[in-house]
Amino acid sequence: MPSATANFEKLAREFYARDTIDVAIELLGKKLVHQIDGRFLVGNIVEVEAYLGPHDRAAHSSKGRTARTEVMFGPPGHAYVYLIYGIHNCMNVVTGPEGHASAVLLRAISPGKGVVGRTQGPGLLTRAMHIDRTLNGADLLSDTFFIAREDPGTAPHRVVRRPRIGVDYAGAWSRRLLRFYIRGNPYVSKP
DNA sequence: CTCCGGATTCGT
DNA sequence: CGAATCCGGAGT
Repeated sequence: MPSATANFEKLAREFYARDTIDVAIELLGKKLVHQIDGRFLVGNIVEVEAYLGPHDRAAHSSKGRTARTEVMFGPPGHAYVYLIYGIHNCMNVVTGPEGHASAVLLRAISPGKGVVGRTQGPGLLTRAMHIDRTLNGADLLSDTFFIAREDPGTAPHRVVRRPRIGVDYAGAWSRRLLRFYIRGNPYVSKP
């Protein structure tokens, strides 16, 4: 049974400690919540990508266990936040059993409570949610940064599967259908 | 130490 | 299509 924080039904550790593709698909529709300066920012997850572990050539953990990738090798339910192109932050959720080094990249949200600005893309998502590298390694079972269940009665959605974006260097792995998004949602980055 | 390129975004 | 802008990881 999930714990409640300010009416949010926070996802439990066990949710994250499962098969990465299952977690990725089930994250669609969930609420990303960040409490900052006493105010809640909420975004509804509409697009994600799965990174399956060191054998996945597109995953950062395929470079081995380094200072940067350490969080990916840690326990599930923690945030892996890194800087890309010197400008943008990207947020992942660590999945699977500890040491599996798999994660789900959050690529887009639809804006909810308190969220201002564009959110369709991993860098735009983190900016709108005020997520940066100070949150790298943060436990998503905290009371200020977590993911929660969708509201009861939320309409069901269809899931679209596509190749991941921006990983052409990964050979055959770049063609795997590991990007998932909610069909027809206007906040998906590249429909 | 230097060098290269990136799970992106924006402006031309 | 190229610039922005910084740092991790690899090579010398």
